[in-house]
Amino acid sequence: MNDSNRCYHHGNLRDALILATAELLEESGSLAFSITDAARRAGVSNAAPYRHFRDKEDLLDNVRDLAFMGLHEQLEHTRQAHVAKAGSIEAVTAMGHTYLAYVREKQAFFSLMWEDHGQMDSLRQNAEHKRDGFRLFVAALESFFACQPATKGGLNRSPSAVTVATQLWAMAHGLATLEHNKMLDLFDKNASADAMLDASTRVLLAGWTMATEMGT
Amino acid sequence: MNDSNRCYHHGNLRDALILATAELLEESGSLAFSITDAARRAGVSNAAPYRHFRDKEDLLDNVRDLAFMGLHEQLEHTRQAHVAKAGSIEAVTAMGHTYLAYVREKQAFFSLMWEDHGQMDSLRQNAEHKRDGFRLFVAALESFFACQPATKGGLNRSPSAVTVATQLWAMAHGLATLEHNKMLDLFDKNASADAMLDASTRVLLAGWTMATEMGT
DNA sequence: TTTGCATGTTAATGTCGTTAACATGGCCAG
DNA sequence: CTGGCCATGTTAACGACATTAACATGCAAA
Repeated sequence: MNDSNRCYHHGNLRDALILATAELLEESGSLAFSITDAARRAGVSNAAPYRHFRDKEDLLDNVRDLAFMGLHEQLEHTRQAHVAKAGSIEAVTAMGHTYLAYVREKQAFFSLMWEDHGQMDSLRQNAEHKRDGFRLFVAALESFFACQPATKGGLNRSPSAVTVATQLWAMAHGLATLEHNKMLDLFDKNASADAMLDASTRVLLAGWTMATEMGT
Repeated sequence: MNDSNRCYHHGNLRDALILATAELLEESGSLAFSITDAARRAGVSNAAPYRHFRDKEDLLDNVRDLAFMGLHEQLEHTRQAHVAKAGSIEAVTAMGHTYLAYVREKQAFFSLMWEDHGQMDSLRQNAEHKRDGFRLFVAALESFFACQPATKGGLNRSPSAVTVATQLWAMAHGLATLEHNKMLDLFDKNASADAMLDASTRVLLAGWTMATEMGT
């Protein structure tokens, strides 16, 4: 009843539809897809999806969850790969590079994650998974700040890890967006999102720790 | 033939459709719109738009142009408002704040500008207008660097204005995106995109001029 | 075994993008 | 002035799709 799946009842149609949709999005490279196509790919009729999803947006919400979970997974890999040098600048920049790599590899996911969800109903649905990826950024920054030597100024006046994590996430996302829209090389043919992320991250971190030291 | 417009021939349907679409987008706050609606609002039949636009995407491309032109206009206002203190940090941060204000006021335009354009045909179409807004960012940074006192290190080793402008644009866009998706206050209820933009811009500019001085 | 409920199927409806065939009327050639 | 050309609009029709209703199937519990 759980593994064989060629009879009248599919067995695991819900997941199959989510997967099929994810594949369709990635293959077409855009958000254009039809429930009909997803159903066809899953081997069922066009009305079957409505037994598992309220409507198209509901299905897309679940694919979006998948996208955010995939991002979280990649970030978690990166985090674990840097436990040895947790707190180093490299451990921080690596998270940003992972973000860039992920949205480069999963372009349709990138569009889906930040697309205009018609209504904001889905926000609560996806919030948990969005938070998860973000949390790893924050953790990386907390480690970094914790490992900074408590220099002259008081470290308690440093900006919160959340603040800096938000800024780095924003920078990574912004660079990814510019690259995705082929706007990165409008004025500089050699512009590289990774190089800019690396440079700006170092400046931001250096700037913040310095501001802490100088009390500004 | 040019100003009266209530007979069989509309007189200026093309612009009317672009405007009608822009209104529909802003009113619904999302990208969901139908050519039928736009035509109805312009007072013509559903097939009339096809005399002026190849298809729906073509019409959207023109609205996108409008959106980017609007952004450019706002940035130009800001630039002119700061000619007196061109080169100051305020003149730079003001550009970022203008970006944030614009996408806050025109949420549907924001979605439209960065939406996943099905095919990339439109890229060349919109590239010019995208470049225009960007150019003002670059100009602000060029002024800033030009006004920095040529301190110890060689100013010629400073990052190009294009590079820093790109990073600031990315930061502004990233923060706008997080705010748009209500993710800014996931971990910090008092988080403010403007405050973060202001802080990070100062750090980035200070960091770059300092890096120049120290030769790193 | 029987029956209920989850899960699928087919058929039908309405919206919409798009095209084809036809209509109108401003403008230019005579 | 006048007749016809061509840009611009209109109506009608087609096909793709989202969505729903009515019906079918088969696993699982009684």
